Amino acid sequence: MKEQLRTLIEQALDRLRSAGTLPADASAAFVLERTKSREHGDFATNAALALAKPARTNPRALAQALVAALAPNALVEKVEIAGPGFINFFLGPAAYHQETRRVLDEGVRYGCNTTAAGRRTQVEFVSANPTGPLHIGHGRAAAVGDCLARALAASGAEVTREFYYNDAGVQIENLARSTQARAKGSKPGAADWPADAYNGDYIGDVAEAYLRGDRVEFENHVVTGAKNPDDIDAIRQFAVAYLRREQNADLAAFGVKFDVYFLESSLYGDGKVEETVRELVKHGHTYEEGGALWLRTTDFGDDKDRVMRKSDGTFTYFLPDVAYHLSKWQRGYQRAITELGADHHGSLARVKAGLQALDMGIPKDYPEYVLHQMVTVMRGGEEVKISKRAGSYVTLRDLIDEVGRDATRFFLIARKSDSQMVFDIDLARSQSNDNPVYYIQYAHARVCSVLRQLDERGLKWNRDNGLAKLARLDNEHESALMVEISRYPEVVEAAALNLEPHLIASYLRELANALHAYYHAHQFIVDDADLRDARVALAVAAQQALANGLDLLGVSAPEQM
RNA sequence: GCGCCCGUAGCUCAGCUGGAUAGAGCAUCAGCUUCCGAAGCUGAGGGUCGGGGGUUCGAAUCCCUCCGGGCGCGCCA
Repeated sequence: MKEQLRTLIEQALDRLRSAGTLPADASAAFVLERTKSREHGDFATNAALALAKPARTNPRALAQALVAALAPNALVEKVEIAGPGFINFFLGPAAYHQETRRVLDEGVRYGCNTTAAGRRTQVEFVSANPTGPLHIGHGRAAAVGDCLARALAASGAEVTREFYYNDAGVQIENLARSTQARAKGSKPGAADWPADAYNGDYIGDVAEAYLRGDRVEFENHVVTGAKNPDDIDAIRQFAVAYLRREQNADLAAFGVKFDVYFLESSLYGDGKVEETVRELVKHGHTYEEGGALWLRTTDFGDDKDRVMRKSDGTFTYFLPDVAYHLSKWQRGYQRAITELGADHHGSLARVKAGLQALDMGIPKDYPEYVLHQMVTVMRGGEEVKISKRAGSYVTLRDLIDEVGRDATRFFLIARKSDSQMVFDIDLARSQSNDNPVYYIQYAHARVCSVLRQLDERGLKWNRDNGLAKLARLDNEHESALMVEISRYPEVVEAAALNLEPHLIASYLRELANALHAYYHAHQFIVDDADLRDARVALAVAAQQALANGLDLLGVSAPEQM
């Protein structure tokens, strides 16, 4: 709908250019947007305001010329010039009838676009180390990353979801030692308890399972507890397997599936780390100092140079990170989007600097990134402190169990990811009207209910007749709902383009509101068959948009509540 | 100290690639069910968009500065 209008305007601008009203090189960066108020029509553009200067004329005059150059279009009922030179487009009912038909024709595909068509895109998110259960912050990462992936896929991208984890570093040693201490009967606080150990109760569970000889399956691996508390290698393997399995189960329960699990250790195994060092040295952005090998990241905007190989010969985390992102590029992802906590923001600048230093033609904005801010958890009116070492924190599993998958996902996705948010567990779990997810789901279920009613009354909805009789829908609520529905494709596109999945959540609330209001104002199931068919057609279109939008959020669209 | 993010109604948050009277939910108050599900609808009150400058025809939005909060700034990950 919007695209058609935009094309119309572009064509008119071309005419003005060839007529000499506009200079041939006048750039056409103008905005076409939905109006806030219907008094200003359906869409407005600032094209005349934006192009007045290069045209060396005043905006109102240019607006008039532009309007005069517009080709007649069946969808546009009226065009007005307003204020300093806005051009307001009033669409006729036919435009919305066409759109409503499109919704029913396209079904689950309604709202898809091609703005990212054919681009091999990788979204990396969560990427938690296997040293403990996932907490609410990972939940936010999972919700944001997964919704982004869905929105990008709906925009035509070929999306791969990837989870990267460290399976070999210092923290894993720490995990192994913690588990071993537990297996030997020590506990946090005891004299022989390791200083930096993980104190959570789950370590005890891992140790017990190990001593029992439990069999753990995950990602095509099978690991069996060796029972021997002195075998640190076996303990390490088992603990990683155990926690990976738990994390995967939590993510599955959250409705998130990954295509690729990438192990940091593989970067050493296949020589990628060495290759990265070699390339960096070769391109001359490194130097040795104090026995360490440094990368001159300051050449690429970092505020200080970074050590890549420590004087003891081991690598800092920074180098495998670069090697990992290099592998993304080499695996053919034209776009890589990294979703991570804002506390890791600094590492991104380094990774990007590292990629540039490789001098391999990797774009400067590779990878793109989306940051999420911290989540404060409230329970019983008090903040729940998150501390992995202390072992007291709200796990993602707790939330899914207490709050439900749908509400948890919705809450975590509904806020812009780069603002901090408060997650009030009591509020989220309340099955009341405080809870926006139910409001939206209810709107969907409500249409299902109408369809059931139709059936119970022995009335058949004639889809084609309904679409043919859309002209019968002429009240305010009906036109408002048609407008809301027609916005859906624009919202999907904006969410994918700006990497802002929360837009979908806000939109769905507005769509649900339009549906609820309509439902209350008018009876859908009326005796007049034409009117009934038409109203049900509109309701079903709304249902489809709701279902499609909820699907992008990974939230279910129930047929009844 | 430096960098990034944030500061919008009592509370939780949208709006931010500049646009027309600043929005929603909750909370408060007042209404709405002989009727397809009231997990709903309608209405009211509530704002120096943290403060101050600047750019512009136009600023919640861009720039500067100050205040207040968060997170980073290791030969830790």
